[in-house]
Amino acid sequence: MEDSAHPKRAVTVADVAKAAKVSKATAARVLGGYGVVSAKITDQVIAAAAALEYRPNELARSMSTGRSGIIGVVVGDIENAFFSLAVRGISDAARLAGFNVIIANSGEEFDAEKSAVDLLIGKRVDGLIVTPARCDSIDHLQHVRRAGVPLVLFDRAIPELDVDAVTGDDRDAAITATRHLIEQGHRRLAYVSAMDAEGGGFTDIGRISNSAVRERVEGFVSALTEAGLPNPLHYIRLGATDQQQTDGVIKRLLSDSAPPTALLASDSLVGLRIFKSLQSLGLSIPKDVSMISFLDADWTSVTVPPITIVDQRVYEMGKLAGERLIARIERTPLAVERLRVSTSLVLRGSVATIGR
Amino acid sequence: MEDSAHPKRAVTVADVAKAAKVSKATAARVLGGYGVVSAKITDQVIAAAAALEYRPNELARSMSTGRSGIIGVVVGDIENAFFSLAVRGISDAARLAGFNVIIANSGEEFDAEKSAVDLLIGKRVDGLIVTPARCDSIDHLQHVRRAGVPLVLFDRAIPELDVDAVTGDDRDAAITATRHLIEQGHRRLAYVSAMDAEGGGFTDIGRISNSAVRERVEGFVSALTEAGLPNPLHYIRLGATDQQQTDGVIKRLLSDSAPPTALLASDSLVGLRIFKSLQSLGLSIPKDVSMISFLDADWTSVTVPPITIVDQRVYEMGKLAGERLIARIERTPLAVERLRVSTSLVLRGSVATIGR
DNA sequence: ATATGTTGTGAGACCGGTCTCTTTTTGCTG
DNA sequence: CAGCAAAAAGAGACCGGTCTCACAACATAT
Repeated sequence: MEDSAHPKRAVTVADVAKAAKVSKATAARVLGGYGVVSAKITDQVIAAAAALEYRPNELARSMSTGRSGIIGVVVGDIENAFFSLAVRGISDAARLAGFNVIIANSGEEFDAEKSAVDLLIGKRVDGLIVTPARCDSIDHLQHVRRAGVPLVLFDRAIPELDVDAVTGDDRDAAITATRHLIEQGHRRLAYVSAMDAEGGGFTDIGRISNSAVRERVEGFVSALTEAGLPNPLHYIRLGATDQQQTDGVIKRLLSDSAPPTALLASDSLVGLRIFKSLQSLGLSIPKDVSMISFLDADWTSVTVPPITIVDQRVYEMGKLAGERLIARIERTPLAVERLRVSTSLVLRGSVATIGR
Repeated sequence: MEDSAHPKRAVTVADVAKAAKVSKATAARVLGGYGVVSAKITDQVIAAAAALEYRPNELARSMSTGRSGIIGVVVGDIENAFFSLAVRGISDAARLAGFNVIIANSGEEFDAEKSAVDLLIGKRVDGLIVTPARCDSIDHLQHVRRAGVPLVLFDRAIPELDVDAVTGDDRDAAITATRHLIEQGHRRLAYVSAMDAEGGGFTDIGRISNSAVRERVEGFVSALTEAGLPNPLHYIRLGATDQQQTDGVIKRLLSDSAPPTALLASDSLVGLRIFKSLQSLGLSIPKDVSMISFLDADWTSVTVPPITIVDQRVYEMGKLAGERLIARIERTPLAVERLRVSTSLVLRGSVATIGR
């Protein structure tokens, strides 16, 4: 009862010092684990601290040491399996090195990302991992660098920024997936992404502000071109942001005079939406339409048929990003790099062989 | 280049004050947005701050105000869709109230949970949301309360603790699901959970240390009892912690002399594993075995047949927990409560009607 | 004109740690 | 037992904000 009445000012080193009958400095040395203190006094202080239930104020500690022991992570959407797995990888790497993680959600919105970054800098995080929502606006990230806070980009690279980035091998992954479809006899291939369509239609690959998506599209196009297929841009669609939008995109795609026979989904959320769209249209996979999705998400292995996917090894990506950031924080001398985590195509049952 | 050479000590209020030719106190008033300052001086200070790219040190701010503006969340496993959705709800509630969220993973391990709680308290979070891994060890949580930090339990309640808890209506949910199975003619029903089996076998409901699971089991048993079915504990299985364990559990369950005809999965991860087990055993749902899972996870709606589930409305649970915690932080006078978020049974295709 | 109040600004204590510098104690050697 | 170095303990500045209090300047009341 008297808990709430008595807000009970937290126990400080000074309190412990008094109880142990030593100076504040000595108590601090014991409690902070630095300097030299005799065994006898150490015991006294520890006993006093235990009796008083002393808990160090990390805030104060961070303030004088200048290190907070936490790394900030700004992701697009924790609810997305891609990011939650990545966060797990980052957390594991962080914990191993004695760091903690503070997570902020940008919802893939630039302004939210910006204020999240500002806030984390304000909290004096020791380092920052960011999934930039747009690769064309880099002021806030440049600011991070000027503030002297180590930064690692995740999933998307920004070459102009001269900073480490951990990504998948998106271009190659898309090429591999696309080639596979072509080898199976497909000639009309569509690529579907959730990127916001600027002005409604697809205009120019170079203008896709998300580098991961851009590189996948480039890979897709290059594989089509290499196979001598005409009009590689014709079936590229953006804007599959929710189920309704996706339904529309898919319906329009398939009512083309020459509809695509295979779909490549830019991520597992889009993949799931496409799957549901096809289901609601009464189409069968792979008989009516083939598909490949990115990410080995839960749902992809329990559908009928199970979905052929590009395995992105997101956990490793996250772990690598975490490790890289920590190396930076610890001032390990390293060249700025783009680290690519290789992917692999996992063949399951969603691609039909046709035309043979 | 000179970025890294010049670690560039951060700009402080004192720097801004000097540049604006005012006292530190005045600059602080402008920058901190408190007290009264004339318009003219305000402009001067703001201009100086902008020129110097001043960023407040939130650490220092927190130290003097005693409020950090962050709430700590300790979850079992962010990778689990249940928790990532909950975190989203919590984050949204927090952001709305101007708080930020710091997340720690316990991996459902008690020691990890304990140290995470300690750490967050050390970071002087303004409040804490915890998913207690065990409802029988409460020392560390009692410590939170003694430290005067508001606490809200999530998903699991601990009556002895006299603290707010936001949970599902687990007992009712289990009853509803079980009754549904009974109504469809099932007489031998199994309940499968991922809880660690203490000593291998299932002994006593009261000893299940996770209150959510315990209440679900209680509901399950009570529905069976109410229907006059014999031996309600006979098909309760714990320990479905990974795919291999689950395969074993399911295989043993179905090779019983009188095997169950329906399975109730304690959460969506177990549900998925059960689904895969059944698949690998070549059994068809619902013809050979019926099943119901908790949580409207992605995978449950795209299987054949889609899975009948208990919809837990986790986002709402998270949001509610966040709001409740914030109310506590802001000292809103409220009675300690257990808030139950109601669930509903979503009928899909994984339950067969038999014996009629 | 003097008393009273209001408003804006400055000086400096404070939060709870760390850490440098000084002083005291201890132990060893000649 | 003096002499000295090394080890242990203490005193107090500092980190970068907030915030209380003192004071100055000016407006209003008497």
